[in-house]
Amino acid sequence: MEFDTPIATVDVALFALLDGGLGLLLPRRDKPPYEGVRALPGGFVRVNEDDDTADTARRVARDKLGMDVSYLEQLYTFSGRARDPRGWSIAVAYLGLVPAAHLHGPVLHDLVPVDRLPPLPFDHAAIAAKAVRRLRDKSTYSSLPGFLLPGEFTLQELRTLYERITGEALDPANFRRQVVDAQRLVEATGRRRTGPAHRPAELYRLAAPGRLLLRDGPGPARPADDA
Amino acid sequence: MEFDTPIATVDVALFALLDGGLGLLLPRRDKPPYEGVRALPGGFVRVNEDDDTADTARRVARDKLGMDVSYLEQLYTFSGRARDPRGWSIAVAYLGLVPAAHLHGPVLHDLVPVDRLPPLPFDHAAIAAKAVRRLRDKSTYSSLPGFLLPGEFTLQELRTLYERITGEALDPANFRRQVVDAQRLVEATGRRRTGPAHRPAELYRLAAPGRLLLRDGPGPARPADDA
DNA sequence: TTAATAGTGTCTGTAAGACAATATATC
DNA sequence: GATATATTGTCTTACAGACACTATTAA
Repeated sequence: MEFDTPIATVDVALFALLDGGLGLLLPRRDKPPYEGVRALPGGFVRVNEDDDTADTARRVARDKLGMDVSYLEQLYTFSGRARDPRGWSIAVAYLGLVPAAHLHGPVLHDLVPVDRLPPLPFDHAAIAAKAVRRLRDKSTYSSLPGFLLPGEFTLQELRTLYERITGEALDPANFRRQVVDAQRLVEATGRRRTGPAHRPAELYRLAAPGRLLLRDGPGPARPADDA
Repeated sequence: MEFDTPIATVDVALFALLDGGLGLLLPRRDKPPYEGVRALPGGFVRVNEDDDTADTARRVARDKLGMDVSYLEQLYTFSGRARDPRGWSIAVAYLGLVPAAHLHGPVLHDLVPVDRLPPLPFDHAAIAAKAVRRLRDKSTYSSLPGFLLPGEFTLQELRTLYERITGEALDPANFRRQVVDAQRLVEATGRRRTGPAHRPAELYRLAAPGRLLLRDGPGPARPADDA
């Protein structure tokens, strides 16, 4: 019976900002199959070590990043006979976000712009596509992109980020009202970013982690999508 | 290594209408653990038989219902050391809908009103709660509830159903415009339901299966949430 | 003082919801 | 014709988006 159980793995789509655009972490695999090929970080579930698959995802991400992700949510579960050459497999996929400012050295070379993804092994192209779409969709009605920025940021930085992710321009005035006044997604820190030759901008941080809504999404306002 | 692989199961939350309200299928388990206790239908993934976990879900649903579900989507994946007494387990949960009119005899006795659920084994209470919430949420902006009705229905039947599921009253005039004119979720069959002592209602059917949006939900209009 | 961006005020179009009015079947 | 629901018309209001205007800093 043990013999007939599917392989259980976890794959993580980790995003960070790369030159202002969205980057996906695709390190080269250090083991077969597909050794040396760029792929989503992943690994087997370790039943003696992990409490659940979210735990596996955090472990995998920490191993690759050298730090904890600032946001993690379950994306979708991919399964089937053909997706992994090792046999019938179940891959629970997660979506994670990290502020690029917190990353160091070699990891940065594994960040690939999401609109220039190389061919990927397994069904990682489908997983990556679903992750990008989820992130884009949620960006239109939540403060999710905030997790890609460091702790403090100006509204311009946040707005530009939304624009880069969703691909549509936003009016600075209306953006401010939505994010600060109407939805209270971010709150002023009281400090300001000074330097350039013009009026300095107030610095903001993400408000209570539970607040994610920007526009009205589906159903009542809830924290993340997680169980 | 085989020894250390988690158990892989699929659980299905199957909904059908019960006295106009929402009913969840909870048959009694015919095997240990929890033999004789009401629980979500579920089963092991059969690697020789199922192409993927959606296939497993369809097989499990068909076994219990004696028919195919009219709608199925992946809900969430539950995992961990403690949720199943048999050991570390991964349960891919699915949400399914069936028109009650298509159900026969004994199955109907396993339908339980969702607001009167008994205590459930494993973490099935959490799965059921998430399924109900997903269905309620999607009902506010999609034609999902249509899959709970038979092939043809009046707008009143559909509207009443939305009201029962979401718990809020809807204006018949505005509902019609949304569903028929604006979103084209349903289309007239040309036939009418006659009988009661008043103007007969036109009969409608769900429009192209891909159309699911009612109000603007998150992101662009897409078919179901599935991969 | 100027340049450049931060931030505020105000208008307009769209669409959801409230509600009145009309249509059409059976009895 | 009476009745009850189907269906259409019209108005109001909330709100997102467009855009003009004012504020404030460094050079």
